[in-house]
Amino acid sequence: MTEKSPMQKRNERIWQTVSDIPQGNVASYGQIAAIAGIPRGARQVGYALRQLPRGHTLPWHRVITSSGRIAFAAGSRPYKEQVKRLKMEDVTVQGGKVDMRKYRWQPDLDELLWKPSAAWDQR
DNA sequence: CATATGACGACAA
DNA sequence: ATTGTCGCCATAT
Repeated sequence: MTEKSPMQKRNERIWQTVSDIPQGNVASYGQIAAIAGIPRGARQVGYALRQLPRGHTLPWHRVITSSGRIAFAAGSRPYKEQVKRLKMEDVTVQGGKVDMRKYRWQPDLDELLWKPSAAWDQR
């Protein structure tokens, strides 16, 4: 079988984690990286999202910077799209920022273990 | 191999 | 609250 490159598997773990973010919540790039088992991999999360295949249904809009800011340049196309999608699920965005204290995803241990994305460790 | 570039993050002023 | 710097790490050139 064609072996998946480590980078491919990494992206898949990231995508899986992002798909676990509940509607109405947001997570930081670093948070996703940490949960996906990639310490200091915030930038890799951004890279992985940039590589999304066409036609995907991943909730990419729920990923923002640790300070609650939309990562895209204010006013840009993708920026507006993200704000639109967030408001769509009742996440307030003001001044290009989201209140992390209010919307930050806080998965409990049970959820982290239960999700198939937690099956990374098993070789 | 040397640099430059990011959908980042932490921290000092 | 803002802004600049530096650290990080996979890719691109």
